[in-house]
Amino acid sequence: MEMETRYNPKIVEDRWHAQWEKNNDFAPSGKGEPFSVVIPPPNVTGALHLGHALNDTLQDILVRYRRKTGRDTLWIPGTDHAGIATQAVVEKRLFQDEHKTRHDIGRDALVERIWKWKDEYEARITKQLKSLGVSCDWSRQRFTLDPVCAKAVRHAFFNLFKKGLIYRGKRLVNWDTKLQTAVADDEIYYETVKGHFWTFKYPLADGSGFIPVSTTRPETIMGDTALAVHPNDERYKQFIGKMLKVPFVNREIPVIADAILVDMEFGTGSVKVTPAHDPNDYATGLRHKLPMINIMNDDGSLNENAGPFQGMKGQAARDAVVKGLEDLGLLIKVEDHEMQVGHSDRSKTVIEPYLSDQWFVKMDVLADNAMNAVTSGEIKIIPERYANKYLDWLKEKRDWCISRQLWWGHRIPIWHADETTTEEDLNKAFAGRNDIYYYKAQNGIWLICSEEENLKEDAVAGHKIVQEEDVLDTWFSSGLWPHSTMGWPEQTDTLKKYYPTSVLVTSRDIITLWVARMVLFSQENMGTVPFHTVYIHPKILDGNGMTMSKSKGNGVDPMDIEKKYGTDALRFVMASLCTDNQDVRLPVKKEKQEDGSVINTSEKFEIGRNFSNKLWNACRFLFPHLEQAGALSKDILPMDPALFALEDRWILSRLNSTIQDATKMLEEFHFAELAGFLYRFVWDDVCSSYLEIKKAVINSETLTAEKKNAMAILSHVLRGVIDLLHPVMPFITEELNATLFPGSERVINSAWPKADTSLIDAKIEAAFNQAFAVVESVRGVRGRYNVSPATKLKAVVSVDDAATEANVKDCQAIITELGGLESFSVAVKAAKPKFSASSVVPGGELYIPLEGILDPAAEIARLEKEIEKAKAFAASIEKKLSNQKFVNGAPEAVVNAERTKLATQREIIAKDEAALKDLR
RNA sequence: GGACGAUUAGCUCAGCUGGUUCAGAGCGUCUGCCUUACAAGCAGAAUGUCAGCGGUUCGAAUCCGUUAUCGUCCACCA
Repeated sequence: MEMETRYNPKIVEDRWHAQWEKNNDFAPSGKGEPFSVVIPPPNVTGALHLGHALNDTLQDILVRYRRKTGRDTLWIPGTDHAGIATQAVVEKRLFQDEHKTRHDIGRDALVERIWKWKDEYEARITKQLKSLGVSCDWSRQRFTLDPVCAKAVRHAFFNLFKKGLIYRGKRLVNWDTKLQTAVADDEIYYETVKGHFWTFKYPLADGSGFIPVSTTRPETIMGDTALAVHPNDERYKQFIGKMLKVPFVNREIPVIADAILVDMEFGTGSVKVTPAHDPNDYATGLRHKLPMINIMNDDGSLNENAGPFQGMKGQAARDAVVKGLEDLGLLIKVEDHEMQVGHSDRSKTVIEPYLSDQWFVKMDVLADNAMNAVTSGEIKIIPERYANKYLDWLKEKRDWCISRQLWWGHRIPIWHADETTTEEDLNKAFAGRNDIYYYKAQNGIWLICSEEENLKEDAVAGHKIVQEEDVLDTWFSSGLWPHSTMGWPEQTDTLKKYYPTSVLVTSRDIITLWVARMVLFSQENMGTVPFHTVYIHPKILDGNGMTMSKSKGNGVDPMDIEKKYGTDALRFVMASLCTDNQDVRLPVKKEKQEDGSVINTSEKFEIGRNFSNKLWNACRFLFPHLEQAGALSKDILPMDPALFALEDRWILSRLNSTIQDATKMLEEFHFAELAGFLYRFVWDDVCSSYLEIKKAVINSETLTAEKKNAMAILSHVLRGVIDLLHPVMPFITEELNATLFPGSERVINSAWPKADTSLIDAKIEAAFNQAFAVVESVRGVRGRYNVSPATKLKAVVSVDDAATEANVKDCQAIITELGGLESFSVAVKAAKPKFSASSVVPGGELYIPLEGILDPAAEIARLEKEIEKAKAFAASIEKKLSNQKFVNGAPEAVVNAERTKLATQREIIAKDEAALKDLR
């Protein structure tokens, strides 16, 4: 068998996708302590982007790691119906393709179309996730709108309703006049809009004068129910309590005093109060028990309360009102004014504050509990700083508006009885039903909440009941995700075993919207928190610090990267980007593909590809030698410690340190450091150092005892590397394992390595590093004189004492092999050969004869430069040491370290000066 | 306006409890190599007022204050 000269991800990935699936490796083993994770469900709005790739790679790293440590691992996948976002996309498509609105085709037809969209995108998302190699248990895939989740939603709603934690009320909401639904605060973005500031006269009802008032929204005048002034404002004090007449509609409204709403210094110091169309005015209305007059229809046009302006909309209405004020002689002035205007994220239209009937969840107690979970430490948020965000948001305890006037979502399980329905009717109809609960609303109408999905219109004899049209906010169902995915409210085996989940991995922008909701719902429904650890990972931005998005055209498709660099490469780079930072920049560039298409990619991913290839080639190099040694087997070739050379002990020390480090980094969610440790171990320690040192031994044609032992050591090291790297790079590790150790257990299931700390030896690592310093000096000479690596050099090391001589002799193989030497000698105070280049090394000096090549002038220049540098360094240390405060104040070890440093610099100076003398 | 974060090599980022990991890594640049695993590679080299200012300290990239710039979130602008 021959291994290919380059790692070919495509073939390998296909093979292992199939193998894992065939062997059902992603399902829980049923053995060991449970470890469970629920995926943050991607929206079915569109395809996955790089942020998802990061999120899911990190989860998979954790899941694969835990699986290998013997935990009974379950990762539940799924997608989110993403109410408004998805409906908006489909409506937009409908309009583009057929010039129809949802009202043209009706609720059922629209919902049907959205399901089609969902099926398409869910399939695409699933394909992307699988392609990424994430080890979710696909047999348990959920969708927030599927029957299992729907049942959980109805049950949760029912319980909250019964407890009085859900209520219906008139509230000012953010109204999207295009989509004709309430939207959440976080679905709004603000844009600076150039507008005007109109000042006009508000006439007193008794005709005795007027009060000047300014507004940016004159069209709301007809909804005014008061005019507010500051109680301490001398200009207006006299008017407080008097009545004003609203222009156009001739209603009388009072002048009220309100210190909260009014800033005396601003504008005219008076504010018209329109409680039904402005949040601050709304609050003022509540404080003063003012009437709230809605002057708007669902589509944003003015209604019958707007008098002569009924039917007008937006700018036209505004212009007409201004014109009207002018005609009445009430307009005083118009100024330009810039303001921040809320726009709907989904429809891009201006948001209208709008008074309407909505459903709410009472937050006070729920929020308290959710805060306690974090303040008590029951839930740990990593990095810690994000806990503040969570707590600050919950602290406000704002009731949660859960109704949306959409068609795509969980329909609110409430039925409205007709006016003539009585309690007796309901008692009779629902006798003995504990899945039905009803109560009488303020308006005298009975509201029936049912866990049963399809309550019939005639369920109450002689009356008609009608289901609520509204659907629930998306976050209502995603808030149930950790337990709904496990089958709650049924007490399933899954729920009993795998709930609560072990860790939640998500990004910071949904800490409040999602994480907080899951916590409070879980506490309410399950009596416990949904997870004990929340890990917040950074957000990926492009090279200019902009968030990636389709509209900006700077998004990177994970599948493009997988195709170009390999999935393991993508995953490795995702992990190495994942520092403690809140944002990570990824410079993006456009690249034309062979088929003519243009993709967004990034050079950053080359690191991952190159790393895969490096590992691949190291194994390819060793393959025939392992075969010769009989190590190509699931059975372990035993090592003989009696034959260990320094480099053997060194690589085993490094391996075990790396096991220790990698394990720690995984436990602490330090993914970038994990990737760094593994990269350096494989590339620097194994490939650049160990393999190069052992090259002569490895390449020997006969299987010497030394070679056999090296193969035993290397197969041990490679097994370690394969296991350690598997969570990050699952495909290549499985492939290498199957190639090098045929018949052995798949890496996905093999045990996570345990560090043998007795093999970690700082002394050996120090000795090795000293040898390496000599090697670097030899290479430095080579570089200076452009001596080809093919040219073998002679080297002489002169050491200061016998002890150093012994140490250097121990490292002879290392120095000879890595330095590319044909001969090497070491002696105390060895003589410098003629025409030698020299280098100071720890404890001595290195001489390399270069007759015919040596350029004395260049050597002199180099030495002078080195001396100068050493002198400057020495001077700074001397200064430090002559400072009595430092010598007395600093710990002795620090002072001694400085003295050693000084001695080293002085030695370098002395040796270089001697070498200089020799050359002149 | 409030909260949080960032500012270190041309780029992307490490640098945790002040002192040998203290000024680092990868990419890029420059020099030389098709050395029998890897040119997706190997060996060298260059590159920094650690954003500015002030303070604490024997000693500051690191701690404190402050200024500037950038980012994110929250609140708000009649």
